[in-house]
Amino acid sequence: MKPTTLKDLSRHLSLSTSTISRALLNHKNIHPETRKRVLEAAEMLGYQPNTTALNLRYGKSKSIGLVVPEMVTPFSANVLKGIQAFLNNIGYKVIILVSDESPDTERDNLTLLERFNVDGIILNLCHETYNQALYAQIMERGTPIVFFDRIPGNALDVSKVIVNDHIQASLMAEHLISTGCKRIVHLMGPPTVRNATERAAGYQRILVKHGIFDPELMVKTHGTTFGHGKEAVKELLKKGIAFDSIFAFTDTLAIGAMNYLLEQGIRVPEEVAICSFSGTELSTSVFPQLSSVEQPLKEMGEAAARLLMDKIQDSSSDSRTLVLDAKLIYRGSTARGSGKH
Amino acid sequence: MKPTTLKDLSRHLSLSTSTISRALLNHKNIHPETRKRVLEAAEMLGYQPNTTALNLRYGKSKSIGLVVPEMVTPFSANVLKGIQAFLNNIGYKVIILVSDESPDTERDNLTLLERFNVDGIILNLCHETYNQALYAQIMERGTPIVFFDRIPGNALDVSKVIVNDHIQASLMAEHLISTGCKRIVHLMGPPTVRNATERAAGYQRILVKHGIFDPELMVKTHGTTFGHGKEAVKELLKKGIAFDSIFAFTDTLAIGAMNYLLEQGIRVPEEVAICSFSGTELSTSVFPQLSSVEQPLKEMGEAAARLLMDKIQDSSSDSRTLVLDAKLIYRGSTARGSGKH
DNA sequence: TTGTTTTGTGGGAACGTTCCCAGCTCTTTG
DNA sequence: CAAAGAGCTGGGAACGTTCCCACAAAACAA
Repeated sequence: MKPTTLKDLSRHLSLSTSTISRALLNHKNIHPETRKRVLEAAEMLGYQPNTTALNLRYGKSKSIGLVVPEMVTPFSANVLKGIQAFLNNIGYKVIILVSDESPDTERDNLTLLERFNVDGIILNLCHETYNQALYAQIMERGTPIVFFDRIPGNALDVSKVIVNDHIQASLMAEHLISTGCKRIVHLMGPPTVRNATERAAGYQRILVKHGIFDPELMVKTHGTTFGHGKEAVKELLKKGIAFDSIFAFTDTLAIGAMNYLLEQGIRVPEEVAICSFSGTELSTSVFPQLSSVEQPLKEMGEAAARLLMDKIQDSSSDSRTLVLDAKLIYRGSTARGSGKH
Repeated sequence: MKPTTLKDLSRHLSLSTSTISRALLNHKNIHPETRKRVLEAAEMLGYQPNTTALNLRYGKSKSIGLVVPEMVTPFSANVLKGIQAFLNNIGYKVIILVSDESPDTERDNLTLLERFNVDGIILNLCHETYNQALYAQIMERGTPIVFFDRIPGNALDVSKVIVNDHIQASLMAEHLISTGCKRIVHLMGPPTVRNATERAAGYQRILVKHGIFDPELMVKTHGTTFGHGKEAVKELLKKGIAFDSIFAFTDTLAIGAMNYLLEQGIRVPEEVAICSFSGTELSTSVFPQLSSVEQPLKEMGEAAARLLMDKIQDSSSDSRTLVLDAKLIYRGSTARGSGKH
């Protein structure tokens, strides 16, 4: 029942463990005949190298942590896929922890990962500055961190992978305008995450350019749940602020907003067009389906994993920032007869 | 930069590693004064025990695997939370792998976990029988497996945690009938997963009891995605089979079906009421919100983790089956004036 | 032939812990 | 007052690997 070890093979073949090891690892200086015998015996006894022993020997845990703000959306699951596609192949395990949009929980998650002795961490943060000092400490202590999606301020010299939020947000605003929208709300999400301000900036630039920017339509939310989206729109309606479309920071905000509108009997997209920034299956799970900026989530994960491995293999290697291309997908939620003709 | 080890402390305090170890673990036979000195030095030098070394010593990897069929739904994420709530506290890491509803991928995932030397596996399977032999082999080789949600046939003596599918499905059918529904479709999901047949049986029992069972309304789907739900309903409409409500095996099937109906201009719940079996945030992310049987997912995870630890600590301990209580939640998708008055 | 290189093998330290055992000193006991 | 016990400490094996080193035998060079 106990798994076979090198020593078992050693006893069984009357060879030293050194020889066995060399044969198995296909090192030089091993007689072909001996090698064959060892391989056969290993096969027969079902020998599997003990990874824990290897980890101790090499001073690695062969595991990395992934810390994400939420998991009600399949966003993180898609990123995870990319990470695993790259890391599982080379024997790395990934341990995922969810912060529930709370910087304190994020803190707990990070210290837990440190206790787990992970070789590195991939992080999508909750709050741009709150835990910045902790990130620095962890890296100081020798565990590299790579960021994606929501990244920390420039003060921290780290590798990261993002999408071009500004441009994509601009393009989405242009799209709404091209369908005839004039009063475009932006649900911008909390200003404590960089992407929120980036996307808002893109939106604002285009609206200003078209001379239809109105600060009243730029609404900050405290979070990014369905509930936050709903509350924001409820507030707008209560205040009597007119709007003909909504561009939301995330799928969840957009959907929360949309469902409240539908509940109130307001038609989408006829009366209010809606779109968002994301890239998850959620945007196609509602009716009408959401137009959105789709991010290449799997590639994002893969890139982050690659950057992390660079740091793990050579801790003094330069930090790099990867900017991936997102693409706009137009769906039912913004499909109305073009406003211009 | 290198982390402090026992040996470092030993050198620093001119004490043997044995004594240091005893002091740290608070064993008997240690002088209070020595203990204090050791603790202080450990604190000062930032000593953290090396988990890999401990794992080697104790012959464990202190990690378990979680294999789930899908992650587009927050179902698995919720279960994961329960598992982690229990396991992270006692120093266990959990590695999650997704099978994408493919038994072959599930196979790969399981063998990967075995290579990772996990101490145990928690599994929500894709297909009731396909990998049954593999499960047996893995357990034979010493890695316990605990099942939840979708469980294997009775041939396998394993611990598992489920909900009372039959009863809950019956109650949901009764609910639909009480709102006046007479032509109730059941989207039953693939018959290769036990819950599908369980829930279908509950549904059928009630409809037969009320004399409104029609085999035409019992439709098997090949999978459980949005797409499968949509296709099933499309087919029903094409065949001209009349129905006034749908009870779906999962949120995803229900939503896929609902969105197609809405797309066709059919009103929900006025013309067709819809409900499902699940317990995820997905059911409240659509409009109208879905009535559904909500499973206690976090508790499910916690229970599975507990059962797994029992097996890990004593591999000969008896297998147990836990049946948890789900509860019905009525929402907009079935809210129409009661049919009886 | 003798010296040098190549080829193959075994011994054993090292990774960072725990824990058994031996041994020392000091107190208690009959 | 010797014997027994309690309190405390150190030595070192063990967990399962890899890999450096030493060494023997064979192959090659001169």
